[in-house]
Amino acid sequence: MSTEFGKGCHLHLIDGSAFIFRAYHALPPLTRKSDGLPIGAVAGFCNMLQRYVEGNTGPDAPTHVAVIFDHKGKTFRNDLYDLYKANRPPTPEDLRPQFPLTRDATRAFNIACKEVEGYEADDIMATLACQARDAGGRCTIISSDKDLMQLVGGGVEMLDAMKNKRIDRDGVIEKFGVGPERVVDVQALAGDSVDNVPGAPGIGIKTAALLINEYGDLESLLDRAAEIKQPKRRQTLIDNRAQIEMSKTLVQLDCEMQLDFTIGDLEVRDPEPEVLLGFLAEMEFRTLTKRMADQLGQEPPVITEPAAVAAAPIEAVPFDRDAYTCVTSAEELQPWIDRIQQRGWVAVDTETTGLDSMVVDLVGISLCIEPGEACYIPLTHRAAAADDLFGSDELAEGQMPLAIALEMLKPVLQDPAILKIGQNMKYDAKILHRYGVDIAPIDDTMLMSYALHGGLHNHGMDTLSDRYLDHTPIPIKPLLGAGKSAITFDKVPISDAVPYAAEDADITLRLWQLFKPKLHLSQVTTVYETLERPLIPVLATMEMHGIKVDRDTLSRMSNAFAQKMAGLEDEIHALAGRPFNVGSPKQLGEILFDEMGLEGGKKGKTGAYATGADILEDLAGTHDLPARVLDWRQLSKLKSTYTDALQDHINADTGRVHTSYLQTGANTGRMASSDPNLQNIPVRSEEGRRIREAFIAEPGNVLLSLDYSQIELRILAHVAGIDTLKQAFADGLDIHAMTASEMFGVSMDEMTPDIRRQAKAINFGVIYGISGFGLARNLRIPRAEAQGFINRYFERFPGIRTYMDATVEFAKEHGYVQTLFGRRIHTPEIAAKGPRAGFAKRAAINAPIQGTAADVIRRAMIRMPDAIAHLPARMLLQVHDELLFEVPEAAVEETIATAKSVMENAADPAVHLDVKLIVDAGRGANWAEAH
DNA sequence: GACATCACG
DNA sequence: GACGTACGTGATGTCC
Repeated sequence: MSTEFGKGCHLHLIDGSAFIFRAYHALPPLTRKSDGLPIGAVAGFCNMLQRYVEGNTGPDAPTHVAVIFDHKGKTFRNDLYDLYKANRPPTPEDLRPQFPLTRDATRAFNIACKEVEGYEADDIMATLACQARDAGGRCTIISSDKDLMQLVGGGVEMLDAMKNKRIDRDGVIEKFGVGPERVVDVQALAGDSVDNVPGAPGIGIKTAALLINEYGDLESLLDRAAEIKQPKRRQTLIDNRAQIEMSKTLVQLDCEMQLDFTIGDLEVRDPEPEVLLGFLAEMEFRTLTKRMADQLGQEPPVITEPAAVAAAPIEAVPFDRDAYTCVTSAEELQPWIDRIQQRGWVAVDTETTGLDSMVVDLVGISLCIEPGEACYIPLTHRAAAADDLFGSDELAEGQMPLAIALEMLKPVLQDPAILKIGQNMKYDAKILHRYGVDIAPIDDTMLMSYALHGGLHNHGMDTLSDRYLDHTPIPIKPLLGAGKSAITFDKVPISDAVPYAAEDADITLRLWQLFKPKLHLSQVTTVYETLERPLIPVLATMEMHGIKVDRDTLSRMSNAFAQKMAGLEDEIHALAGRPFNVGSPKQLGEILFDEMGLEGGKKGKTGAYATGADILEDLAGTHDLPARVLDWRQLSKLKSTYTDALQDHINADTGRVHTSYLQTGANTGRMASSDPNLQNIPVRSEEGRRIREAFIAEPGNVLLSLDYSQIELRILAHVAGIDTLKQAFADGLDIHAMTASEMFGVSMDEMTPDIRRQAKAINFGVIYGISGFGLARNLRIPRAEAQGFINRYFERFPGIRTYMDATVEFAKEHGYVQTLFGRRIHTPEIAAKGPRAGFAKRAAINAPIQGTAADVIRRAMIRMPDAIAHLPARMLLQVHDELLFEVPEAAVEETIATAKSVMENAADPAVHLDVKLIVDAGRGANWAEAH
């Protein structure tokens, strides 16, 4: 949303850095109780914002507001004078981690938050103040920094928030002895010891004002310096002319910065109570949370008291498999429960009869409270049978009844004051849910590692234990066996199960102790707490709902495909002159290139002929056989992967298919779906799309598909700051046609589908880290021509080049890139030599775009359950930029409106995108119709 | 278990 | 100047 700024409007600019430093020095070094994160400055900052917001009433209230921060690192003034601000004391160590939190705080108050690399906050405020004045509006700069006084006048004033004193033209004259327009002249002469601006030695503000008033301005003074009567003063000005002129450029603020936003974007917005209170509670500001809740008329969220601080250092306790306890009775379990309640947290792991959490049975539970102290509670292990062929239905000796164990553990597992720690908690949560336990609150070491180490390695327990605990866990293979003779965990003897299961909980607890403090050191606490952890229950619910799949439809299709394939196979064999396995690329290659002598060489390290679709398509013009093979392959894929395999995934109890989402599946922040993968159900080909007819809604319901339109290109337009693209999206243009029009000089009316198609390929190529070769292959055009397209694209949209170069540079410097929401994707290969460098570069360019899009839909998914709680709608699937719902017909319209709004506003308030997100909706009795 | 292929965003 | 290249996934069948 953005409104025009003009007459009658009033812009407030808050000097964020001044707020931070004042807050930091005004308060004792407070730390967050739960983890020791320093938060004193953030607390003071929030208090100041709260008081500011509270006092914003009456005729003087702002219509627009922003908090302006200094961007970290050097500014253009350092290029002018390398000693600029060189004698500033270094930033205190405990203040550093608080800088990003003050940005978070600002956004939590729903106030615009701006900073620009290479510039100081003062320049941004100067530019905005000038813009506000030129537009005929008012501007109040909330700061007492004298460097800003040059801006006063013509509707611009300053406000010293501490003294609640307005500074107008008279105030400036009082301070500098000259009007605002001559302040820089005085500063250039007087210098500034704080900012290390040299000025003229021996001349202070008083003398400077005297001189400027006498000679009119600095230039005249310097030109006529010889006329000065006092000899010392005269000599100083003559000797130091260059230094004085340089000082003026240092203190002169830049009123003409190019900003990627307008004042209109800074419109005052009310805080969203949920977001603001959530942030304050996360910071554990008890008093402020309450005060703010009162002010907003909301119930304050509960901030749990953290339990006593963690125990022995991790290295101090060696792993000891013999030290683990087997809990066999209620009497033995009770002391563990007592200790968990004292401690306030526990690592939990469940053992089950398999991997399909919708089907398998609970076999046992392990717990760990302190490193090295873990227990396993066997519950449904089977007794070894005499013949040992089929096992026994009898429970093994030495186990407490499942019902009793659950009855005792349930209060602990559901206790809001006890944190349950797990590795891949979604799995355990789903299992426990089937036994009537809704586990919460939780932490998940797998997701912590994903937030910390995304891109470096996978996040399975074995990997993490090896890497971070220097300990190889007991392998499961020897216990279960492999292949046909594999057994399920309930058949494992309890004596073998105890060390294995208890060790998993032990490892999980140790990883948690290690990762928890690392989260905020790496500044990914927010990612973990707002993008990862809250998604667990959302995904668990979606997976448990599943989607209805009609077996008969699939079965009919399968038969039809089989028939067609048989026909094609005969044709292919006839064309080849002999029968062969059409499904074997090796045999096909030999037929095509050796026996039939078609053009096209060997490829790949294995020496086999490449027979991919692109190659066969090229050959299809010369011969019928490759064309038939392409048809056959398409059918074969559809039949084996979809119509056949999908049927095996229909749950016998629910009649639905329950996929499993792997939250840590993709390095970019995307999720992966497996068993079955429901993120790659065919849609591009007409025949393939019919598979989706088998995905249906329950009677009386419809499937609802909501998908983001061009989300990655929109994000690219935002992050690379491409005004033409932003405008095109704002105008609702066909973005590929617009690109074509810009690049090829074709007007939109003269657009042909082919030109548009080429532009579309380029747009996608850009997102992927374009190369001439890649584009040439994709468009099947000469490489030089493709390179020409790319060059023209970069000429037309120079910001894209800049973005790409800057991203790669960032990756080289930091070893990671990040999304707009702070997710870090590590790029360990970025320094590699040879072709691997190319891969790493393109991945680094793509990751922030793909990752930001992934973060956006995650935020939407996390908010969705509450948003649609009043509706009979259920969220079923996520396909990267699409959410699929099942909803009774009567509630369709309201569900569309609600869910669409959640999705379109998902970036707010954490990130304000310059480009609106648009969501398209479709509905139908099945997925083919809905999409 | 590696490889090739192909389904999706 | 040459290198090989679109980004991110999962499932299937062949072949060793």
